[in-house]
Amino acid sequence: MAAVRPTRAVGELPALAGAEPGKVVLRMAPFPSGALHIGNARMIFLNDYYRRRYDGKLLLVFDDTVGSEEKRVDNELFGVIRQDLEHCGVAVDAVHYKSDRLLTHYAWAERVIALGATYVCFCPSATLQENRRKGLACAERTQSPGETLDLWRKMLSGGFGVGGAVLRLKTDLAEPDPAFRDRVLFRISDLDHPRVGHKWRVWPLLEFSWAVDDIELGVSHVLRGKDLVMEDRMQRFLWQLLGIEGPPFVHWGLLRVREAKISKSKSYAEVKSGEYDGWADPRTWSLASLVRRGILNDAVRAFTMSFGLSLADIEVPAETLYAENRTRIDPIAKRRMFVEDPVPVVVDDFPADLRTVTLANHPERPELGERAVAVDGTFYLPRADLVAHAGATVRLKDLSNIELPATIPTDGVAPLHATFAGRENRRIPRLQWASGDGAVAVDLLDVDGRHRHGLAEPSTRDAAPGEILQFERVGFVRIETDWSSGMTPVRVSFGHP
RNA sequence: GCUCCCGUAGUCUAGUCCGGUCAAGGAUAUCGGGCCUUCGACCCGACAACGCGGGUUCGAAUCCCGCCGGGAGCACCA
Repeated sequence: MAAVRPTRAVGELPALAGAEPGKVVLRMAPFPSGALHIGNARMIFLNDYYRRRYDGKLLLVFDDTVGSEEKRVDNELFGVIRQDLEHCGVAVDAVHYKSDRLLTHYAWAERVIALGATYVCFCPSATLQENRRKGLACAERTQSPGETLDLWRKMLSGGFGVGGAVLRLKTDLAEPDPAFRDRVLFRISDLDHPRVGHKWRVWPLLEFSWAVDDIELGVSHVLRGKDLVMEDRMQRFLWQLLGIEGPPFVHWGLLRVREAKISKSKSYAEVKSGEYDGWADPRTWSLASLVRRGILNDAVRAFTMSFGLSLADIEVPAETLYAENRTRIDPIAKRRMFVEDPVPVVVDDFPADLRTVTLANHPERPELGERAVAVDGTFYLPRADLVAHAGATVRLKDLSNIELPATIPTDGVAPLHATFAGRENRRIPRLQWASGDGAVAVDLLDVDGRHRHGLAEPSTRDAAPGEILQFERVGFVRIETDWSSGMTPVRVSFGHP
């Protein structure tokens, strides 16, 4: 019997600075413009890891400020993301929405305004950027706090149009990183927000909103990807201004899965247009799509955690994830024979006593049972195998040997004829087969979105929706959850070899 | 260009903070062998790395300096 191999022990990650059990508060901050994907898994599992380790709390804070024309909030995604998290086995202690917290942000804005640390700038964005690059001050930089406050209130009350005014923070204009010079804190947008509509016109930018919310929500440690390191600096700058000691930041590098060309905007467009089969389409590489493919959450977690908190940007082949999954599902997946691009082959003198064979569901685990397969002398065989072994003697796996005809047509479904060649188990190529008697149609959704069609043995219909099977010599597949047992074709999603 | 980050085998990663126990461990891939009526699993074995150059030291993957290489950010996005 195949022992279920213990999963590789994940080494302890570094401790969180100053973390005390029971007092750790973490937060995840997805922007609701797409389903969570394999690249987000690191954020999820790392946060969850430390939450568990320190018996802390984990908040889900939707970072749903209004975004931009290119980066829109989509109402549907709030639910999708929460479901994704559920699938990951990650429960959150509370859910917050940035879009509900604007009044708090405004209140903090007045605090920094009162400090004289800001000004309302009227430069068009191009001018602003040019001045920033040159290290030049805009005329409004000399505003008094009182003037700024008046202008700020005018912004809030609709006194300026979109792009007409922004609230900027005074940093050092000689700051070596131009990106850091006099950052914009608030801007005006009248994009329709799917949750709050036009309730707000003045929206905070990410770093200001987090400088506020990380404090207001009592976050003890900020765990985020290293693409946001500059935002750390901004948050610290603001905290220092206000005399606040904020939480420490922890980062990790970018993780890419080689085979997964993830583009949230492309996925979004394809899902919305119906080109993709929803957010669980395998081409999105969403967490839901991995579930659909029979890739266990536990495998994704182990895969993700194996990279630790490394700051290097890495690209890992999907095979590594598959290997992680394989050790988990190989012991539980029942074996079935699947024939792609089937060609009927009549074995003329097939012996009468081989009319039924009983096969084990799993080669090493008898407790998974067995199934009987009826055989009538006509077989469906994979065309690719027939072509590869034309004229040779091959073995129908678990059954008998046959001699194939010398030539195999490259298309068409006219039955071919083969001859029986004994039943002794010889070391010759083994082919999957489906008996003409009761073969069931299978629709296999591949990772690239293509549907592959073939025939499988009858028992495939007995599978439960969501069950993981191994199509021998093809790979692991998962029965689609919206498929009902017994229906044909049997609809499956390809997992990996 | 500017700012920041990173450089351990094909790909990831442990070790680097507090130099010796690291002639560098693990995973995955690859190759060979075994076993099994799967090209899957399992077992055994092999291959394979501290970016380069200086310095400090009895001793450096670990500390210092320089270089080279890679990545990310540089939005009135998140």
